[in-house]
Order: sequence, then structure tokens, then C-alpha cells
Amino acid sequence: MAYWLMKSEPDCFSIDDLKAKKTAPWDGVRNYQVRNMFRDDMKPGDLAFFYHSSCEVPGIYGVMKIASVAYPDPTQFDPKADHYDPKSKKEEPRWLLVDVSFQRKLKRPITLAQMRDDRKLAQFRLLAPGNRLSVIPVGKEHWEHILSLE
DNA sequence: GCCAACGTTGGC
DNA sequence: GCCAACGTTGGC
Repeated sequence: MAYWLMKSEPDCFSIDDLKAKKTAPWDGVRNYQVRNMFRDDMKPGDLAFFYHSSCEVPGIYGVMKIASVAYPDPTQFDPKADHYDPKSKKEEPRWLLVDVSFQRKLKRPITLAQMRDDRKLAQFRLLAPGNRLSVIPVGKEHWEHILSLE
């Protein structure tokens, strides 16, 4: 089983939104590296951190489970959607998503600042300079260490 | 296939 | 709102 970290802006979709829905499609990803991870590396049953980005306190707020294999993201075909892609064709979808299901909220968030100060996370990809991927693989050791900080 | 311009991400 | 980093686009 693999572990992941997935970023979302809480103003757009937060851990509480996922808690209310229980399961939701992780749509809107328009990055080829992430699409390839969805397609090739993510498996139902994998666990993922829910990370809040571009907000007052960036950090990990909860845990979710990957609930489906990758399938085409319907928002790419919707002209009214924020991430509409006019160049993507239904016969040959360009963008994929996975469903995620709520597992739990952390008792308190593990903040980005806290992780930056943690020597055991020096190699964590989230903290690498210039990192902009919205989905990041997390090593088992990093996963367990982060949960131990809760 | 190079590379400049442009857009997006995301912390601060 | 600023800005650095970096992916994508498109002209040549």
C-alpha cells in the first residue's frame, strides 16, 4: 500500500467538505505528472493526507483513503467548469481523477511550519524548494513520523 | 527542438 | 497582493 499527500485550497474544497460528503471525486487536476500518478501508481486502499494550501495555516488536516481507480475527470468537458479543457476530447480524455473517501480529521493540524522545523522531514518532497505538485508520494517513514506528531 | 513569454501555484 | 519557481505554449 502506498501513501500520498494531496493539496486542496480549503476555500474550494476542505477536509470538512469531504467529511460531509464521505466520498468525493478529486477533480480539477490539470498536471501531467499528477495525472500519471493517478493512472499508474495510485491504488484503491492507499491512504492520503488531506493538505490545506493557500490559506491562513497551511498544513495537513486529515486522512483519506483512495476509493477508486483513475477515471476521466468529467469537469474537463464542462464549458462552465473552472478547469474546462476545450482541447480534451471524450474519445481521448486528457485528465483523470480518483475518488477519495474521508477517514478522519487530525485532532490538530500538522502545520507546514511545524514540518519545516522537523529534522526527520528534511527529505520530505512537500518541503523541497519550488515544489508545486498538488499530489505527492509520501514514504512510509515520513507518513508514520507525521502521524506521530499529532 | 529551442526558448521567451505567459500562466499558475502557493507561501508569506 | 507580491513574487519566486516552474510548467506550458507557441513562434521560429
